[in-house]
Amino acid sequence: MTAPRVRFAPSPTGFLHVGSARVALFNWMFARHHGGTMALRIEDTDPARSRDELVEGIERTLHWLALDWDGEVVRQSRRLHLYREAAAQLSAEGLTYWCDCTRETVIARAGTPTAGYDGWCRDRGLSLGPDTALRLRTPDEGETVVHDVIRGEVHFDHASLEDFVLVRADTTPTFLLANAVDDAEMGITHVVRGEDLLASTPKALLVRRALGHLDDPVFAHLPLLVDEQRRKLSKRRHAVAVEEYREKGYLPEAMRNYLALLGWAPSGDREIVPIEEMVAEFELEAVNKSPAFFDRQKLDHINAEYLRALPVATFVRESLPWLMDDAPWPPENLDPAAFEAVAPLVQARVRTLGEVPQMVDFLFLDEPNVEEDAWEKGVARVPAAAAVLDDAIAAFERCHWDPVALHDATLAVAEAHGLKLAKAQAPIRVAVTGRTVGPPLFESLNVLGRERTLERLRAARDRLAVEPSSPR
RNA sequence: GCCCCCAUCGUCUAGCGGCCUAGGACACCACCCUUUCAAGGUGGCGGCACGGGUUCGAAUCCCGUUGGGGGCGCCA
Repeated sequence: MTAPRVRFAPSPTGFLHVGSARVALFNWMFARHHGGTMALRIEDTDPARSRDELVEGIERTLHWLALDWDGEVVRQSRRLHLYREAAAQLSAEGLTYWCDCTRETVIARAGTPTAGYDGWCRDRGLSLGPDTALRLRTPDEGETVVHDVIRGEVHFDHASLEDFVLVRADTTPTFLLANAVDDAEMGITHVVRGEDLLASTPKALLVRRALGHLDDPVFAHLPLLVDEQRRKLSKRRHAVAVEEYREKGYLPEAMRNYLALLGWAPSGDREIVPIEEMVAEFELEAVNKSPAFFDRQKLDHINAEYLRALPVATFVRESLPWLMDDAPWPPENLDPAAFEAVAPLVQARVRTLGEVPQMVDFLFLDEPNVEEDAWEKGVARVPAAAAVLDDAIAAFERCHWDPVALHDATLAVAEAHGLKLAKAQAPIRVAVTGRTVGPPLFESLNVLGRERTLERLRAARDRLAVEPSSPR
């Protein structure tokens, strides 16, 4: 195959949709695999969508995912003259006609809002006017065949294609015109996009051929990403902005890896695979036909795997933003050295970087944020809690301050009360960290320090004196 | 209403006529490990939508049924 040229062509909506990100990824992997190029084209022919800030979000997110493109970003809003020329050519050849039907009159005639245009103005001989749109006169007979490497040959009877609009009454081109013109003009060899565009493909082909481009590109319509109800992922109903996942602490490598698994699979029983290996193996022919559910739990799992694979120093560096911005403690309380000390323990326990603060908040909060459920479960309902706390305070006042000594001291307290170590550490953990779960206790206490630990144990003891244990 | 696509465990997938007693992963359950929670280990649960063909042989090929989805805009 000669070097293929593909394009990722999103319409600007303000952010990059996970579905779009996957389309970009598949285009990118295909181009890189074959030593081809990928263009980034912004489909902003609709004036309402051609604002710069809507485009910046897309570029930023692609950069974050490390999906690079070749050449300058192509903006359809800057190429309107090309579409105007194309429309003029088609019009001059008598392949189009002007139409002044409104959406309302079309619906009124059809009796349903989704029956397609009925060709009302085909032979009315209208000319360009303030309220006229230009429509393509589609063939009445024959068919258009779309060659799709994923789906095979898809046939569309021309009789079922309505005369669609190429140029709006406000003189701006529609997607169907601009898309066909650009794919031809930019030398696109492979069109890789979502399956929702399959039905519009014969229309694009009709425009393209009418313009004199008789070499069809190869198509590949990727299966859609769907929700648990198996409906197409939508902006309205779901968290679909890639940026949102970034903010929650997902790594770009993990997101990219997960997205690649939706509709495709690397060889062997492998799922966590470096991007270079994916690129080396990727083939459009191997992409699945059926829709894929975007599964947050699986994404979480893959993200956790990537997080654990990070060198500790990298994990620390990546975690910092989550510890500094919007953290629940005063900024000046953050002690990087303290975090570094527990980082390896935290790293093995989080699925996203967004979960890091809650794992270490006890180190930086002036007083632990004691969750009520945790107090109930770990202290209030434990009959020996008061005694355990008293003994722990006594033991911690004098023992060596290191994890092993703390472990031994706590074990001695547990045994004195006939408790397992796990049971005895519960009241201590809740008193000191406010939670029933978290990093290993003795390492946590070690980093927290003797004074603060004792302070918190005494505070819990005082509270217990006022609210005695009440086992149920 | 019309056009089109799809169909392997709950989910993502492997499978491209015999290697399938259908493999892996997530989720779930149990046990082990254990300093809570994770991680890790072991095991378990669970699937070729249905009906016809074709073939010595079908998850794999063909047809139909059913089910699900997408599209039919002067959005893209």
